Amino acid sequence: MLNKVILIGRLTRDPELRYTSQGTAVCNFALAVERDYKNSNGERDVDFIDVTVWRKQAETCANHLGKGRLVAVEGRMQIDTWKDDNGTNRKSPKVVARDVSFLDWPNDKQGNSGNNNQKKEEIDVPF
Amino acid sequence: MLNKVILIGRLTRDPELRYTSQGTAVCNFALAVERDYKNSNGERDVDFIDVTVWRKQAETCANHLGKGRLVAVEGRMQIDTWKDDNGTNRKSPKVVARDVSFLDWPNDKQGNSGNNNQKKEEIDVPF
Amino acid sequence: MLNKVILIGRLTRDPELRYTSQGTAVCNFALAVERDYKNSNGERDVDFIDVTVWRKQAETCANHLGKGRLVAVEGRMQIDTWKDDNGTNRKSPKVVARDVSFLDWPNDKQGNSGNNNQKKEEIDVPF
Amino acid sequence: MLNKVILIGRLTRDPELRYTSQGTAVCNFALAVERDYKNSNGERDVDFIDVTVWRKQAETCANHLGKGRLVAVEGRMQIDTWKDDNGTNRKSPKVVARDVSFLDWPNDKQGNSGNNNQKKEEIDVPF
DNA sequence: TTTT
DNA sequence: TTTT
Repeated sequence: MLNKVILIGRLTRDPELRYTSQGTAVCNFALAVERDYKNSNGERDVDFIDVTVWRKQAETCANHLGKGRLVAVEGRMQIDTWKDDNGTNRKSPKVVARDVSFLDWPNDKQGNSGNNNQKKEEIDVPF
Repeated sequence: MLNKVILIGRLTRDPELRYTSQGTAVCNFALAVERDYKNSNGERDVDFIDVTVWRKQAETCANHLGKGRLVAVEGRMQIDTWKDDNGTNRKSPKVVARDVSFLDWPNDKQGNSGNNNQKKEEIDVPF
Repeated sequence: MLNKVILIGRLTRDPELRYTSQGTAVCNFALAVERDYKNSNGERDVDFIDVTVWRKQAETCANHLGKGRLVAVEGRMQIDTWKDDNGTNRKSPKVVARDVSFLDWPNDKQGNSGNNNQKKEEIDVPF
Repeated sequence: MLNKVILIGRLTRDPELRYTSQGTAVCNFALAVERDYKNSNGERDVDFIDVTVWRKQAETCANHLGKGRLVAVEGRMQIDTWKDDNGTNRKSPKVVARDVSFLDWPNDKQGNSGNNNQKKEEIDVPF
């Protein structure tokens, strides 16, 4: 009924852009997310989390992001499961993003990966 | 730098309580989280997500929750990775919970799984 | 760059539905959100938070919600400010909802307030 | 039952540190949070939101943050209400922070405002 | 102004 | 497989 994930981290590599057979854009990248607290070795553990972005935002991410960039991702947690060739159950966890915000961008380019026009009606509403 | 997950769903089975060799309580259960939107077959897809709760909250969950109960979980996404006997990389995703709220509880028992005393100082602060 | 609010609480009264002069539906209600921890009097403090929902979801909320109902709201925090007749600055805080989920609904009606069709393309994507 | 706010924004001024009569540290600052989408004038609206941090994190914020710094805040929405001298009801909304992460910090100082030792037990747990 |  |  609610499945919400918010991550802030850095891209571990350049994003990959692909298209489905129906022509829908999909962008994949992985985020390195440092834990807030140091472990018993005095180091910060890091979670590496795969992220998938669809459609227009996929193209925006592919065009503007690169390895090492700092982003905030809002989305939902999804765990794809399948049986591999050995017949063992495998899990492929990822975050399917609804919004990606660029956090270390020069000021005049600042923004998110969304369509600037799609929420226009809401903004105009005087109520 | 931020890794935040919020889930609302129902337990797929009774929670399991274990203790580490140091005596720390740990409770595991899985949540069924329905998607908001129906798929092309007119059904709601369901995400099944493993949840781990530590210490005092682990015991509270084990004592009060059961299969089918509705809860809200706040925590972080963690993906444990290891090589299995075939030498293939395996992933074990879960949510490590910081708070669990019971949502379908009779009124006089309502609350979360935390220690009711631990935040007392904050509440008393007159500022 | 990110402004995200997630509330779970009960409606303090029936929702009110209005329309802007352009015909856009807007629904207002207030939520009672109990704190997880008891205060020094042994009671749970309650936050009362106004919520605004726009468009199609506004009508769904108005049609299906009522006083006392349990919902989850995802949205953003907005603080409208203005000068009143005495010339003093006044603040009107609220949550502008992006999604409202009904949590205490009979199972066959379960769901959220959104348009079940609008995300169809994403669901069909085979990637 | 759940009241969760996550903000990413920049401090509009230097943080202020105070102490309650019991000696508890409390730090106040305001965040400017840009909306993702431009309004009908082609500008990005900005939400200005007051933030309060308590105890050890208050001192860390006061010591390390300043006007213009980029932070992520996780906390809860709180609306204090009172009657002013004219007898009118006034509202004072803010976010009471549970965690503050510094996002534009040189690498060797990176981290959050929390106590690095307080979660040590969890990290050591071998389970 | 406030919900179970 | 991993970022600063």
